[in-house]
Amino acid sequence: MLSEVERRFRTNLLEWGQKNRREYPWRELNRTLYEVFVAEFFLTQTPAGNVAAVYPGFLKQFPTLDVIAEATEDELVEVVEPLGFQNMRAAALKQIASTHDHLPTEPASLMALPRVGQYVANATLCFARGDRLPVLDRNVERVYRRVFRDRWPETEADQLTFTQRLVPDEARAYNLALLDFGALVCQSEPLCKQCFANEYCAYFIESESYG
DNA sequence: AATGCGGGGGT
DNA sequence: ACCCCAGCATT
Repeated sequence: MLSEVERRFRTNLLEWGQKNRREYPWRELNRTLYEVFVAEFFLTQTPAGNVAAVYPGFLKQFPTLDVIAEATEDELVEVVEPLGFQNMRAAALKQIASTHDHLPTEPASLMALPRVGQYVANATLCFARGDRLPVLDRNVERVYRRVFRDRWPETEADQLTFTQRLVPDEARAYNLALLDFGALVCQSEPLCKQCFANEYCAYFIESESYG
């Protein structure tokens, strides 16, 4: 059961996303699970522009997991270096490729891979396959905390449950819009004047009442 | 749930 | 040099 505000937010966000979605190579249609995974794996703690710079070259040199399995860790480090965290990332990718022919499609199985947590697992499956999973990073958390304030739970498990209810069948469009909205509008310094939610967002209403 | 970690980015 | 930080790992 969604509240009135929850339904409005979801609808408004989807509409906003249609016009404001950012284009990235890893968001192109028909990307494989592996291709989306590589992007999300790189995007943690790394600006999208940096990832965009190395992404095509990486996929060209390492088009599949078994190519990674055949490569040396140094070769991986070399390509991934501009992103930072190159040693950790190369080691994790090498370990994943040496134990898997293909990536699992269950969130828990993905999370069992080294350096793969809740965010990367859910984002990968949602964006590659449209799975109806909650995608929750710090930006998204900030958005929800502002809009829903009191109803936004404290513990991570409850936050995932809360978010899960809001994700519609168009999960991919919704979660992509959510990430872009957090990056473009509901930033640390939010642009409330241009925000579609400023009639019901708890944060904006409070800021208004304090003038 | 709390803490630690490796390391990028900004000041 | 310093502090802040996101996401994952570990306890």
